[in-house]
Amino acid sequence: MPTPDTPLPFDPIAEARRNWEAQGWGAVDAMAAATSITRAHQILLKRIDATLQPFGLVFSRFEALALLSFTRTGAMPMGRMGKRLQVHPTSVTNTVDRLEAEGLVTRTPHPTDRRTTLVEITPGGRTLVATAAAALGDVAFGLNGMETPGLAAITSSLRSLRSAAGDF
Amino acid sequence: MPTPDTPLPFDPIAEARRNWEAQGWGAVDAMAAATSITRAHQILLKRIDATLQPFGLVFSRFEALALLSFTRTGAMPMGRMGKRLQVHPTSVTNTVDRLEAEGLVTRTPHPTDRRTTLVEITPGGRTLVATAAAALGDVAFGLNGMETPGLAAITSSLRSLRSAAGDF
DNA sequence: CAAGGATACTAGGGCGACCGACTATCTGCC
DNA sequence: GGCAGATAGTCGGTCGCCCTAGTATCCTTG
Repeated sequence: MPTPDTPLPFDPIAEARRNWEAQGWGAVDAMAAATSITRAHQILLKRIDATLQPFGLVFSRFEALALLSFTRTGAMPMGRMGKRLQVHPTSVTNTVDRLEAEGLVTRTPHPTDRRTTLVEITPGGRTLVATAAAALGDVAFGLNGMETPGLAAITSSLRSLRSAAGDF
Repeated sequence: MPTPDTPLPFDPIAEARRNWEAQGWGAVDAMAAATSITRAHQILLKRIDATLQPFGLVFSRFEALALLSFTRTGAMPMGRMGKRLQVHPTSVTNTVDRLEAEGLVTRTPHPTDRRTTLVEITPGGRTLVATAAAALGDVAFGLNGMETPGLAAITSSLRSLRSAAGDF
């Protein structure tokens, strides 16, 4: 097995904290927080993508599909998607390319602005995203086993970071 | 500018939560937590890599270098690095390839086990990692502006997730 | 002391995200 | 009106990470 499934005999982040302090390197709390976020992201993404794999989706494509399904008309300009999903425009292009190849969305020209491209979710896309959402819900987005207070603590503790980064 | 620097007029995660609830899709708290982690990771990685860029490093390579600098001998088998950094063995190969090309580490055969390769940090690697660590400390790993309690809350709220994932 | 299985690393390929540069189009201002 | 600057999307390339598969080496077991 590639990545070990046998747990380490210690918390690697706590160990890093000790080493960091021993070296006299600063910002120990920030280091621990940043490393925790990195690792949590890695764990979650792996679980989420594994859950979505039977549907031919990955998290980023699922998010795009979900976003479209929330709109009144089922359509949205690409740039707007990028802003809402907070990813680079070229990532939107890539994501939409793949969704379109699967027949889950279509690209249509904007009626009045010839620069912008509207992305519209197809009926098949709607069906798939609902099924995939149920599957993700079943595994609690990879957070199975955590209770609501713990989940709220995560969301809450990261809100100020996102806010300070200018997200909203 | 590619990704917008003008903030959205609302918290996109709070908005997603509302939409999710309106659709009757479950696991709303987990969705919010998972999305928060994803976004936090994206913000941090961008800032950290920007800080490390003048040194020719990215976060993963910095982490590898720091890990080596913590050891008594300055050397460690590749597989051991992967376990400690919790990344795939092929990622270690890639990381070490680049560090070696920069002269920051060297590969040497293990004295008794001919399968394993020891990675050893060079004097130049030691100097660089110390400088880079100082730079990261200055910007608090991209978490500048957050106080210790907030940082501790992040680390603490993610610990059970990591533990449940079998990290330690 | 030979399998047979475990372990260590690497090669090749795929994916997502980013950046810089480019084209097309719109908009504001003189 | 016409031109400069802003905006929308895409193309090509880079990077990090993962997976599968493959080779080399060790170790256990009969």
